[in-house]
Parts: sequence; structure tokens; C-alpha cells
Amino acid sequence: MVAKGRPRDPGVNKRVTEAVMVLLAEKGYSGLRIDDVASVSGVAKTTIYRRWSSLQQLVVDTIAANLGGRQLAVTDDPVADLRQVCVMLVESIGTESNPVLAVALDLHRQSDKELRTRYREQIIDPARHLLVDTLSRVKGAGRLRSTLAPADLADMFIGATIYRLGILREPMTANQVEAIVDQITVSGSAAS
Amino acid sequence: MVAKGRPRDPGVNKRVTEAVMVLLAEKGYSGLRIDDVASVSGVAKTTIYRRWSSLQQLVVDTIAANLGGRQLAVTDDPVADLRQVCVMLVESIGTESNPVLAVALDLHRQSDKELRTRYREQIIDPARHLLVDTLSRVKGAGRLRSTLAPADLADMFIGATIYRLGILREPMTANQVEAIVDQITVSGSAAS
Amino acid sequence: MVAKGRPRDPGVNKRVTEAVMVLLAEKGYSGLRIDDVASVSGVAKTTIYRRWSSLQQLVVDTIAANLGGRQLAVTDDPVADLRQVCVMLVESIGTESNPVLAVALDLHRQSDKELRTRYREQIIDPARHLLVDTLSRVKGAGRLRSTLAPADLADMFIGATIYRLGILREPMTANQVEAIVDQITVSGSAAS
Amino acid sequence: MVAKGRPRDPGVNKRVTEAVMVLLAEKGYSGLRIDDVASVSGVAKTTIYRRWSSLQQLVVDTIAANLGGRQLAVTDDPVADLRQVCVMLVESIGTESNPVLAVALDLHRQSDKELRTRYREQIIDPARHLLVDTLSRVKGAGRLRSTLAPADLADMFIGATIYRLGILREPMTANQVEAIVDQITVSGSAAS
DNA sequence: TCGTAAACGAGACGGTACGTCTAGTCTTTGG
DNA sequence: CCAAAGACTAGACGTACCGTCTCGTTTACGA
Repeated sequence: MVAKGRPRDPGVNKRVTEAVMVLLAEKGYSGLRIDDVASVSGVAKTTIYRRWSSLQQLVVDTIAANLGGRQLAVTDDPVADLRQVCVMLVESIGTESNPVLAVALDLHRQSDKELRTRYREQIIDPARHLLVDTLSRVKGAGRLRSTLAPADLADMFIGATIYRLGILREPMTANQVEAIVDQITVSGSAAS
Repeated sequence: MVAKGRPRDPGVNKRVTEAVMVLLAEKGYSGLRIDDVASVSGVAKTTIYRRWSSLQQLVVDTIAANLGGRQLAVTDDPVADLRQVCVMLVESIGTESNPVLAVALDLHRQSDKELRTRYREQIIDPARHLLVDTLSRVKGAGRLRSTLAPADLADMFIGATIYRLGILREPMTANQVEAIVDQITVSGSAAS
Repeated sequence: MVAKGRPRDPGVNKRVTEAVMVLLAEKGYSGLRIDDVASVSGVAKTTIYRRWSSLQQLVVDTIAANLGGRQLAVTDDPVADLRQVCVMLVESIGTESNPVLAVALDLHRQSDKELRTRYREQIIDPARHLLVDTLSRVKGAGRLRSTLAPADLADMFIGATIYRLGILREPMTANQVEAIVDQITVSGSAAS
Repeated sequence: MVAKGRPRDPGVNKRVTEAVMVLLAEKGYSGLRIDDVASVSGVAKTTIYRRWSSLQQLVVDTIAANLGGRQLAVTDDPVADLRQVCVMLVESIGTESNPVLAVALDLHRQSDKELRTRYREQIIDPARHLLVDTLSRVKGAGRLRSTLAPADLADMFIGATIYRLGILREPMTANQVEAIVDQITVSGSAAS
């Protein structure tokens, strides 16, 4: 089947998501208004709603599109990798203007299950799986001290970070990350 | 100094907070409407706004007032106490109709710093301190395996719970709680 | 220039003004509520406020739109015409349910100058000019006894009517109107 | 029977009415707020409402109390007296900050008949009767040209003034007053 | 080249809730 | 019983923002 009618302007998505990023940085997630998105992007509200079913969908997509290369180089030392992954996670959550956390927390209100699923699949799971995988590799190398499942460990780390930054509004220091990683893993390459 | 003018009707606070509790149970936090609170409580909206500067303030106060006896009996066995505290925390966060989490997550949007402070002092900190204290007692008894600070451990546990229940929307099973406690503590009374 | 965007629903003005007329007849001007207008007309309050900046603006427009054919047939006898105009004016002011007077008096409170101008141009002046013109024709026919300017005479007549009906709340009888007209004009056709 | 309890503070009435006058001058009738009256006068709202049943009652009383010596010296020349009375009436209505007219117009909205009666008896009628009496004296002196009843003439004059100043918002010039008096009366002392 | 079909821009519209304002009443303490 | 102070009721107001709708206009493709 051939596409009929005027094709979608490929520039629209770009202009809109860029406007969203700008506005998120400027006014934060709770200050984001669909009319502002429309006027800043120069794209009509109708057009926006043709592509995204709600403001939240738009934000989720925008964030997902701007996450980009979370993949890290895998080295020989899984513990070092773990350290790196943890630092990166804290950073990606911690930026004040970073809307990832705000959106995550806000979505809780939402009854729209599909939207939550989408958010989880596109934004949460990639990061979570990265951590779980890394932990598994640590375990595979016999350097995981904890007997807890990698998934549980991952949730504890991510959860602690979210709690600290999002709810307590206190920083997650490099020292703390270090201590946690040390706690979880066996230092050196001492396996037995 | 003597109080002048008509004293505030002490029944108002009670009627209003009760109405809030009822409505939260019925329709949840996102379905809470100030006009409903007014009509259900029989208190004029003006009066409500005289005492609480916003709907959120009201909810925070209501929840704080209804938390009540979170204190648990302290036994000889700090590890057993810890277990109990953890279970209770998971329950208090996990109840579907429980608005504590919803409010916590929603407050993130709010720029009102005073409100967040209030929420933290009245609702978050009591629970958090309870866990920190219990962990400290475990440590004092020489039964803490982890070398992490009790506060960090507490944040990890609470954070994991919030993350699981609030964001991943997956249950925090009794087994998982058990495993975490086991991981953190030295089993038995193998202290000396 | 081409009209852009969704055109204003022409039915809205009609539905709203009709609702206003109904409500004015039912509850009078002081009982008119914007929410009632919205619900009776089936037009959203927001939409009403998009077209009229206040309830009063709406009422002024509504009345102006419903004044309709105040023009009377012009006969050969200007004195007879004058008599007819005077009777009509008294009636149009005097009807109990007629909001013209109520609005006129209420507008006095209003500091909104533009609104008063509008009221005057759309509602007051047409009636006033009709009377002034008729008096001028009487004068032109040499049948005006009074040496006062037609405009002053008109103001005296209209003012007396408003004062009687609106402030004294006493009727303006046909006899009184008759007497006034007789006083002002030269009876018979004793012109030449 | 002896008066029981605390006697009414005689200063209250004075302080309140003075505050009303000040506020009327400052913000006009439509800007008059009962709470402002209370705070400016230093008299509690409760006390005000014990003495006046409504804000409007208070204003009516205040105005009545501040009208003062409208009585004019009666001379030998009734036409000169009439002239003087007319000028005075125009002035008393015309002052921009003068609330007499504003109140009169506002009372129209009010369904409270007793209040309207009071306003009429205390404020309107004195002025009206003064004009009617003066016109009667002119008539008694055989110098009334018009055959209209003095009451009707009075209403026309007062009505015209109100209409001009209150609704048309145009001045009533000395020339116009002069012309009207000339029209009504026989100049000189030519009686026959 | 012309018709068709969908995308797009612009703005009107419906609806829901919010927080505010203000008149008049009620409830205390104190004189 | 009066006065002061201020809490309280009741009802309306105008605003904000979302997501939908209704046009006129534009852009591609196919007949």
C-alpha cells in the first residue's frame, strides 16, 4: 500500500522535542505547558496531538530520544565497570534540571498503564538492565560478595539514589557510591 | 497575652482531616478535590484556606496526623526488631490506597520548599529515623555485617521499596525483605 | 486577510444572549449569575469570557441586540409623533422585567469607561436621539412652545421618567405624559 | 427601668460615619468595604452591625447625617429663591465624589423596601420637597408660567439633573439651569 | 494537470478545578 | 449588655490549562 496524502513533516518531531528540552531546562517539568511547546516549537497544538496522545507521552518520548549512548565500554574488570555504571546512573538521575526523575515520579499519578509501560521500557529498563547485567558479570567473575540476586541489588542501588535525590533532596556523594560498591563486591581479584 | 477574638473551632481540623482521609480512600490522591473536602466536611472552603495554604498542605498535615504509633516494641533481639521494622515500612508504603507514597512523589513537582520540608519532617523522617535507629542498635550489638553507615543502609532499603512499589509497580515480597535483612545482619546470635 | 483558525461558532452568541434574556426575565439583573448563563446556554464559561470581558459587557450587548425596532412611523403630525415617542419611552423604561434601567443604574458603579461608552452608544443614545429628533421636527413645524433646546427638553423628559420609575418608584401616568407634551407644544395646528 | 450592662459608646457612631465619609471620598461607593470601615474607624464589625443592619443602611444614614443645612434663606423674590434652590440641587448631586447619586442608583438593585423608604425619606424627599415648596411659592406669586403641577416640574428638573450627571455623565451647566428656570417662570414681577 | 487524501496552522471550544473576595453571622474574652 | 477581635458560612467570581474541534491551506501522489 502506498502512502497517500501529504507526508508528515519530518522536521516536526525534531522541533517539538527540542522545544520540550529547552522548556524543561527553563521551567522544569511541572512548569511545562503544551501551549508553550506549541509556540516555542512553532508547531500547532493539533499537530503535536496528532503524534503524541498527551503531554506526558511527548515528554516520555523526548526524554527517551535524548538519553542516547548509555552503553559503556566493557572492560576486563567487571568491578571497575560496575563502579562506572553506578556513577553514571547517579549522574543521570541527579542533574537538577534533569526531568527523568520528575517524570518518573509524576507518572505514578497517572492511571494510564500504557504510558507507564512505555516509560518503563524506554527509560527505566535500559538503565536497570545495564546495572543488572554488570552485576551479573561481577557475580560471574566470582567477585560478588552479596548473596542477593543482582536484580535486587540493582533495585536497592537505584532506589537509594532516587530516594536520596528525589525525595530527601540530598546528594549522593561519590564516597557513598564507592562504599556501596565496595560493600557489594570483593576487592582485588581474590575470588575464593 | 490573651487570645482575642473567636477561637478557632477545634472541630474544624478534625472534620476536615477526616473528610480528607475518607476521600483519599475513596478516590485517591489525584482525585482529591478541595470542593469535595469542603462539602464532605461541612466546612467552608474559605475556612479551609485560612488554615492550610493549599490542598497539598492539607494533605500533608492530614497524613502526618494519621500516621500515629509507628513505634514498635523494642525487644532484646535487635535483628528481630529490624525485621519487624522493615516489614512494617514495606506495608506502610505498599498499601494501594495509602496516599503516603503518592503524596511523596507528587511533592517532587512542587517548588514550595516549606511544604517539602514539612512533609519530610513530619512524615518521612520519623520512619527513616526508626529504621536508622534500629540498624544502629543492630550494629551496637555487633550483629551488623555490612560496614555501610546505618543511614546509607536505611536509604537503600527504603529507596528500594519505593522504587519497586512506586515506579516499577512490582511487589516487595516477604522473601525479598527477609533476604535483605539476612544479607545485612549476622544471623543467629553469633556475636562475641 | 483570510480568517484563520476555527471560526467562532455563530450559535454561541445567540445561545448566550438568549439565555441572558431568559435569566433576566426570571431573576432580574441582580440575580444574574455567569454560571447560570453558562449552564442555561450550554456554552462554557471560558467561551463566554473569551467574547465578553465581564458579565456586564455581556448584558449590555444582549440588551443592545434585543432592542430592535425602536423606530416609529413618522407621520405628518410631529406633535402626535412626539406623543407616541414619549409613551414608548416610558414603556420601555418602565417594564418591571425590563433590565434597561437596572443596567443603566448599575453601570454607574462601574469604573470601566469603555463599558459605559458602549452602553451609552448602543442603548441610551438611540432612544435619546429619537426623542431629540422628534422634538426638532416639532420645532421645525413651529409647534414647539418651549424655547429650550430640544436636547435639554429630551433630557428633562427622560430624566423625569427615570427618576419617577427608578428612584421614586412611582408610576409615570399617561396623564402626566400628556400634560408634559401639552406643555411643551402648541396644541392644534395653530402654526402659520 | 434602669439601663443594664455597658452603655453604648457614643463615640462609635461618629467614628464610623466619619470613616465612611473618608472612604467614600477615597474610593467611592462601589469601592466601599465593610472591613475597611471597621479598620479605619477602629470599630469592630460586630458593633457596626449591631447599629446598622447592612452596609447600605450605614451609608444611607451617613449621608443623611452629613447633608446638613439645606435650608435656604427665604427671600421676597420666589423666583430668585427657585434659582438658588436649583443651583444648590445641581451642586449637591454633581460633586464627583458625592455618593448621594451613586447610592440612589445602587439602591435600585436592592429588594429591601424598608431601606429604600428610609433613603427616600431622609435624603430624597427633603430636597424634593424644598423644590416643590419653592415652586409652589412661585406659583402662589403668580409667576409660574407652566401649568404643570409643581411636583411634576420638580421631578423633571431633578430627573434631568440625575440623568445628565449620573447616566450621560455630562455636566449640567449654570446656563442650562438658568434657561430652565426662565422657561418655567415669568420674568420680572409681571403677574397678570 | 487535476483530484484526492492526509498533514498542518490557527484558534475556538468544553470542562474541571483552583484560589480569592466579600457580606454578614457567630463565638469568645473582657469591660 | 456592649465592644473588640477574628473565625466562620456561603456563594460567586475570573483564571489556568488540558485536550478536542473546526476550519482554511498546503503538499504529495496517482489517474
